[in-house]
Amino acid sequence: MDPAAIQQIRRFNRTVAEGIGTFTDHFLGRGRPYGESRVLWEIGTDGADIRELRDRLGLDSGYVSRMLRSLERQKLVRVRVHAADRRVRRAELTALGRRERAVLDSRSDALAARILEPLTDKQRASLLAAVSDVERLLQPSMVRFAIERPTSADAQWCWRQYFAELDERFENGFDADVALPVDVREVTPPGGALIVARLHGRPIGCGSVKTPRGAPAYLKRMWVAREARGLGVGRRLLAELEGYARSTGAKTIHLETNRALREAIALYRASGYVEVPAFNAEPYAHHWFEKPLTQA
Amino acid sequence: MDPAAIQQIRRFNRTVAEGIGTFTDHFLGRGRPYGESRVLWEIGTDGADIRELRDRLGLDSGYVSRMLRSLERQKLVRVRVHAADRRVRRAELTALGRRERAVLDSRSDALAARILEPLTDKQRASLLAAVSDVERLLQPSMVRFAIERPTSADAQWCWRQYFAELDERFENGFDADVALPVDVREVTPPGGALIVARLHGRPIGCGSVKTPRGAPAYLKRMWVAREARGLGVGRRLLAELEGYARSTGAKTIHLETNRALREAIALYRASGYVEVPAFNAEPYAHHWFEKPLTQA
DNA sequence: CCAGTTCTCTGACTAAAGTCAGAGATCATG
DNA sequence: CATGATCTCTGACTTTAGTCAGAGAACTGG
Repeated sequence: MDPAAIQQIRRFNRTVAEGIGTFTDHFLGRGRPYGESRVLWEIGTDGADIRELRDRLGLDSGYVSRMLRSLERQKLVRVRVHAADRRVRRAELTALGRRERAVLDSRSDALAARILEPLTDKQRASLLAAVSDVERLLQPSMVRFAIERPTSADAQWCWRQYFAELDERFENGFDADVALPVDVREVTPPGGALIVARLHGRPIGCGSVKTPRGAPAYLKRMWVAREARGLGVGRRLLAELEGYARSTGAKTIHLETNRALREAIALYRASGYVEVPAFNAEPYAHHWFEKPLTQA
Repeated sequence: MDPAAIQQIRRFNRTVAEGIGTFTDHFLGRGRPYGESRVLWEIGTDGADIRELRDRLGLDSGYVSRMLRSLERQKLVRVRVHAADRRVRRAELTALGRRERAVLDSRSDALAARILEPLTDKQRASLLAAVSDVERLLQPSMVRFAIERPTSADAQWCWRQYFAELDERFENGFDADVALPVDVREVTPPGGALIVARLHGRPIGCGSVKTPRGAPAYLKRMWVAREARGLGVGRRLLAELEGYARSTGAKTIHLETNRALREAIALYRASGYVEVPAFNAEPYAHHWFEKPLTQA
């Protein structure tokens, strides 16, 4: 890759890290550990389930629990049991907590304002345009792929989105009960895997692969959210799934698909899949594809 | 300020912070505390004085000392006394340290490459253009002003730059021994102040003000580095100096200047200074200005 | 209804990061 | 050449951040 381009990106990283540093200091500067501020912020005005907090902040369960106790002692937060599931607890801000959060909010505003303040109107407009370009073009590099349990809430959500889209796009609709079933065990290691693509922590796509021993790997239910298309997520998701299949020793991967899914078919062809005769009786399928998995 | 603009900048901050976070993790992931990595990095291939490290990293003297001991134990760093001043110590990388630093370097490169990698050539070009716009337009907000001792190395450097520029621009050159002298005490609180403007830690301008009790404040030796002009540094430096003078109770501020310094004169006029009769015998001056300091 | 899972919490740790108060060597200056 | 300032270092701390194991309550699916 072009070394000058890399240097420029590195300079940008450094510059922005410096700016962000002052943001962090700012956020901090409330006589409260940064961790607690983050939790306070993340709870939001509507409250949040504790498991959600843990997840979004990527923190240990015991650690979050302790921070919540501390915030409770400061009368900023109230924790109560979840109405529907009494194992789960929900954190909510007290009136005082809400005020504290508003202070953090206005500090973020103040920092942003400090960036804009010394600029002329014209410069401001250029900055906003450039900033939105950078954000858009940074997105592809911020997509993360990870194997997840197919029973997780997000994986289930992806599958629902996927089914809804098939139902909309197939000429005669789609009913998951009619299609060949996918057993949870078949897409959980070592039987296979389900990979979720995320942007800023939110799922934007998923795909799964079954890896039966001594048989071709079998790609299932690949989906990319509409708003995330054009970022190359599909291509990379496919590569991740193939990589997993390859790691289990699979020599070939195959899949079936419906003729309505034109972009998917184009992606498969571009990725080296070739059409083969039907290898199963999936009622919704019109095309069957196969690709050899060369060991890297 | 436009709330939408502020929200956009905040979103940008958040997005980039997420990216920077992965950078930090990357940097870290060497079985070594982040602090030590930073020190290792900052020493650089040419070595660095310890006081310089402390300064650039903003760390406690004891803390840095301990980290250096640890890096010495790991045979990455060698500390020896400074040739010219035996109080000062200089840290240098060993061959092993240099190799370690090269690893950090290549990790930074890899991160930058990961940002560029999923983009098409056209997108890459747009990103680089946008990134350079953002950097340029972020600069004004990253300038920091601070009162410093006029005896500090950076303050002295600024004065030398200033004198050199005057010598170049005045029709008959400039000799600091001929001009009215500035005593160190007169521009050190409480007698006055010297303010240094910095960008990324490097000095890019300075200015000073004498604040004799019961007399007008007196602005001296204001200078902005050529490469930092057009960022509004002069205007802000002037405002900082006036602010200091105001804080000491001064009711008026005055200054003299040479006709060759056209931008400076324009700045003074734009900032509310009006020309007055000569109030001293500065041999290099052609204009004398004065401005009332209204209490904010 | 029971076995396994999920969720939160507590106790007992560790490591990293940073602060503070001197001590001792060295230098600059009147 | 005494005085004060500068620089680095050590010892003695504290706080923050985070990990790990396991207990107990609540839920879920067969």
